[in-house]
Amino acid sequence: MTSAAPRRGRRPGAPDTRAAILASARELFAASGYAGTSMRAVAAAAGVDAALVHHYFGAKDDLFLAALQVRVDPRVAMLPVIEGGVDGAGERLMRVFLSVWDDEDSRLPLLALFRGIVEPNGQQLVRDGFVRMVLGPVGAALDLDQAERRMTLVASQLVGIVVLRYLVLVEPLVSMPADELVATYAPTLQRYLAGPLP
Amino acid sequence: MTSAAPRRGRRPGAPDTRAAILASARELFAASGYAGTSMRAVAAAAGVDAALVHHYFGAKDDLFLAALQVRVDPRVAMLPVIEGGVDGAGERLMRVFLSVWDDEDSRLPLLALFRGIVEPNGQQLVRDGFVRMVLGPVGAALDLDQAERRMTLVASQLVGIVVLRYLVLVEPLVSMPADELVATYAPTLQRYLAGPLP
DNA sequence: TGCACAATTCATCACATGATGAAAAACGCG
DNA sequence: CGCGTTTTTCATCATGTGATGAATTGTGCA
Repeated sequence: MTSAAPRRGRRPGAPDTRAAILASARELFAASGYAGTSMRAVAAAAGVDAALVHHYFGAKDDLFLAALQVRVDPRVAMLPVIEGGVDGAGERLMRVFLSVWDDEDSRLPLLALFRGIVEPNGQQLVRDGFVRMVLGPVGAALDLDQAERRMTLVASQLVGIVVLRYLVLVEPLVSMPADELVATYAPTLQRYLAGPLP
Repeated sequence: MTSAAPRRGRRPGAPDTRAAILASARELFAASGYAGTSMRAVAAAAGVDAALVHHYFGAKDDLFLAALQVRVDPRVAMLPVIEGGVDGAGERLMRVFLSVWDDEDSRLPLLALFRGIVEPNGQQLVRDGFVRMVLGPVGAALDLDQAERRMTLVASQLVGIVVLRYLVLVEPLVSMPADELVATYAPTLQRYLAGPLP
């Protein structure tokens, strides 16, 4: 009988192996972070030899960057928040936030990004990146006083929700429907955006 | 001339090497998490051979557990929060929270713990531990309706502050004095504790 | 002084990881 | 069919890791 060992060389059919690898990478980076995800684990999850991952994506950093690519442009997503003016901005911001994070296509890259931020050696990415890139423009467009400070307060609430609801999966936060979350958190965000500051 | 190589064997004097190792471990675990901290790095930071770390603390898990030990008993620390009743509980909770996290002796173990939670393979620790162990009793003692839900909301705000102020070090949150933080966040906490829920 | 014991270091193992280069297999085009 | 190209795997290297056991040196007690 012929050998039962896995045959080498090109696999038949036309499987989009590159996409499969990228999907596995997204899942693993989102679940275990950069350091906690090995190239071999990604390859195994995609049912593929480890060298193939390098072949398609190069070094581990490149794969991580590729896994981070998300089709959401913050400036576009934030438009509805900005357009309505300050009134009700907290509620609209909460709605956009939830719609992005509850969509699995964007959640995985965002989780991977967040893990990259919380892990060592990635901190400057959010410190100067996240707040300034996505929340900063909102604050400026809404023409707030002390925009940076107010946006940091907003971030402090949203980041907490990310950790509990999407990262650590704490009940009852995971099961709360979007409307309830909006009703709960919109007043907080609104106060940070436009309320009095000490 | 005699050899300049470091002499082996016991070092003179009576340096508390064990404490030095533990201190280095606390710092590194707090800064880089469990997986991101190697036994060799701890040893190097303490100016000691790697085997000595094993000699004193055994396996890496044991060292991590030792680094997590903190002298703050949640039930004791939370007493002043509970005693005053619901009125002003948000402000008192915020004060206790800041006093614990602004104290370096407790911050390092807490940061290490938090990193252990956010890292993979440690999630059940906070999922059933933190909320139930430190915030749960507060909710019960304050005799709130829907205590679990309210305490999770409180946690979602506090966790966000931990990430931004103590982990990622985002300005202007790092530089804000405690009084200003209390004035800013106490109303939010108070609303989560005793305000209307949707 | 001598001796047991603790503190410290060295040498090493087994293993996982990131990475590279070459070989093999399937496909497509002429 | 034959040949080049792409896809896939194998074999391998250098490195860092956690861990262990033996060897060495200092301290304190009898």
